[in-house]
Amino acid sequence: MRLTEKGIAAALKHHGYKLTPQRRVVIGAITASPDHLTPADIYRKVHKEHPNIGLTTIYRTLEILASLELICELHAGGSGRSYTIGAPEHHHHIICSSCGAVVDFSSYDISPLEAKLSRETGFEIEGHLLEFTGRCRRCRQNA
Amino acid sequence: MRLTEKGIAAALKHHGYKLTPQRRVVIGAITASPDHLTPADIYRKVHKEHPNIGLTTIYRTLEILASLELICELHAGGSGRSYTIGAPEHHHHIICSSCGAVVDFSSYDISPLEAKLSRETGFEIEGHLLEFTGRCRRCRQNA
DNA sequence: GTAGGTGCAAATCGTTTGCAGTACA
DNA sequence: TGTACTGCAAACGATTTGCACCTAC
Repeated sequence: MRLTEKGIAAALKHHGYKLTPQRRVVIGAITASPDHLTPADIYRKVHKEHPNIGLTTIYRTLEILASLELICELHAGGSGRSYTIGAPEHHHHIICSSCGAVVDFSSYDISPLEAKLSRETGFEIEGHLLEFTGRCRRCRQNA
Repeated sequence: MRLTEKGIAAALKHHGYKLTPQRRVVIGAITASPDHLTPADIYRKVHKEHPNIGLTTIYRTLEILASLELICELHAGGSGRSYTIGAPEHHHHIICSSCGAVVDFSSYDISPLEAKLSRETGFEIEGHLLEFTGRCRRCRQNA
C-alpha cells in the first residue's frame, strides 16, 4: 500500500501545514512516479505545467514531507539526495552504479543487529542507513 | 592492527605515487587521529604547522588514499564526507547525532544478505553502505 | 486579518578544475 | 630531466537564506 496524493495532503493539513497549489503539485509529482526523484527532477517535471513554481519551494516542501516521514530520502553514495513516496514499512535500497536505477527491498529486519550494537556500544540507536550498490540485471546483460 | 604512517607511505610509493612533504603531512594527520576527519578538519589541523598547504592538495591526496583503500570514507547521512585510517577488515559506523562521535564496528557479516539480494533482484552487488545514527553513551548521560 | 508560504536573487558550502610554477624520482 | 604534484583562483552544482509579496485558512 503506497501513500496516495490525497493521503499525504490530509497528513499535511493534520500537522498544521497549509495545502497550497504548489505543494499539491509537488506531492502529485512524487506520487505519480515510481522512481526516486531528486529535487531537480521534480522541478523539471512540474516546471512544464507550472512554470512559476520555484526550486526553493520544492526543497521546502520535500523537507516538510521528509520530516513527517511521508516520503523517504535516499543518499546515493555521492552527492545529491533523492526522494520517493514513503512505504509504510521501512525499506532499503539497491542502486545501480551504471544506470542509476533504484530497487527497494524490505525483506530484512535490522532490529536484532540494532539491539546487539546498542548493548555493545552504549548507543541509543535512532536510525540507520543501509544501501547497496551494484549493477542491475539489464546493465549486466548490456555489458 | 591499524595502518601506520610509514605503511601508508610505502603503499603510496609502491603504487607509483610520489611521496611529497604535503602527502606526508596529510597522512600524518589522519594516522594521528582516532576520529573521522573531514577534508576541512584535516586542512585546519595541518594549516597551523604548514600554512602553505592547500585544501586542493588535501582533496587530491584523500582521493588517492581512498582509491588504494588505505583510508576509509564515511558518508554521514547529510552532506560532507569524512575519512579515517582504514581498518584491514571491512567495518561499519555508528554516528552520534548529538556530538558527532563515530564508533566503528566490524562484528557483522553482511555477505549472506548480499547473496540473497543478488538472487532476488538480479543485481551484481558491488558494495554497500551500512551506518547507524543514535546518541552515544556520554550524550545520553548528559541529557 | 494574519501567520504561514512563495519566488526571486544572492549567499553559502563543499568540491572540482585550469593553469602556471615547482619538485620528487 | 621530465612527469607528476602543488597551489591559487575561479568555476561549479546543490542547497540555503533574506526579503518583499501573496494567499490559504
